[in-house]
Amino acid sequence: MLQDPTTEERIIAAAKAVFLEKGMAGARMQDIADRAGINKALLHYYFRSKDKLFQIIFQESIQTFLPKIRMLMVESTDVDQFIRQFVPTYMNMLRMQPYLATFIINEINQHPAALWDIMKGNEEKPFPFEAFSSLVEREVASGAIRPIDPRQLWTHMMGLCIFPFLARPMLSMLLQLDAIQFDQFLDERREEIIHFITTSLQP
Amino acid sequence: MLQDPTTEERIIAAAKAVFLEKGMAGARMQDIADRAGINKALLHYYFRSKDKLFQIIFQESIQTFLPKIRMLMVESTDVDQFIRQFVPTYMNMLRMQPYLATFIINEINQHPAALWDIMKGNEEKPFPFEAFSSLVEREVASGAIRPIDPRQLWTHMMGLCIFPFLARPMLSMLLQLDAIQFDQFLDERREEIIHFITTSLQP
DNA sequence: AATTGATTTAACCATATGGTTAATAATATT
DNA sequence: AATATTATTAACCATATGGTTAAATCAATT
Repeated sequence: MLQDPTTEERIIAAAKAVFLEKGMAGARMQDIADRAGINKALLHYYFRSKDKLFQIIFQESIQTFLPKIRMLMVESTDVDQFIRQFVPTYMNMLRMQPYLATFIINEINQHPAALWDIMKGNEEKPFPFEAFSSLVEREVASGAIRPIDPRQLWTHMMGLCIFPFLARPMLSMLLQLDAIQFDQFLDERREEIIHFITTSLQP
Repeated sequence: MLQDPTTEERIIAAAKAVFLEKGMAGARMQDIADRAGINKALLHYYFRSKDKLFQIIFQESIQTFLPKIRMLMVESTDVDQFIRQFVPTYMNMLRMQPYLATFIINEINQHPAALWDIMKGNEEKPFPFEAFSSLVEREVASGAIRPIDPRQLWTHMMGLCIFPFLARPMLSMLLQLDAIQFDQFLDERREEIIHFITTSLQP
């Protein structure tokens, strides 16, 4: 079905794996080369430097989720619907790329400018928070939900969804969950979060 | 008032600053030495290796917050009280050491065994989750709060409190908050989280 | 003052790591 | 088939980095 991946594709895949797992500081070009089954020189032949390669992976990683959030923000017509779409979409994505959240957050912490570059690179606003914000404010005004700062609500949602992925090893130790149990914990968590948020928003 | 710090103390302080900010992989022994105002050789004279020094900082960091959680878990008599104590205690601590959460979570992700070592090193259970667990279950049974999995509730609390510190640069960019505004956001967040959780727990 | 032991430093060392070069193999072009 | 272009490699190079050594300085002890 799928073509054999080109060398460039193999490098990107390898780089993604290594960078996401180890971060910029911990990643080694030799590791990436090994994983791609090539020579280190060839790695530099395709991507001039570690930094260049990193930029690409970082950008791609952010593009994995920002567009989805953007779409939900722009297209949602009410808060309840937004939550019911956001939570499972987001958690399923993180489920498939468990290192994604940790990677992005860490690298933004180390080089805050990197995110800014991406944001301004795009033509349309990649993160139209105002859409979400006015949605919430409208429903607060109409009495559909209790008064709440949209920024706080947004942070609630992000935190509830992302945290278990960021802190997975810690949580699975503290709660004494093996891999299977933890996956089940995450499964149950989707509904629990939706219930948790919507309940708390009742006026 | 305070004695001049000893060389050893200066090293520990410097190491804490550098490790917390850059992580094990990103930290440089030379940086630590510079920050402590000493020679790199002296650094190794006091603490044999980077690894040894790291262990100490890591352990100390965990001891910053685990005992507090432990105390709250053991001493709390009802869920509402626990929440009202936990949230501000925890957030104030993170406020004073903004890199703490990121550091601990990252290093546990990179070397999960490290936490385990600390846990078994202690005599009494450093994290008596059962105390919290049975507290919640009791109140669920008595109808004081709605049915909820204690592990989920615990993860809610952690996530809501910690996430803004983990993702601070990202959030302050997305929400367009400068340093002062972000601090105020955190201030408001304490009450908001307590309200958010207690509301959602109403039966 | 002389001696001893702890503290501190300058100068090194070995290895890891990002990156380069020059030659070779493979592929496309004429 | 000959030639040019692209892809790939082995062998290097320069620097960064964790760590060591031997000498010097300082502080206590006799």
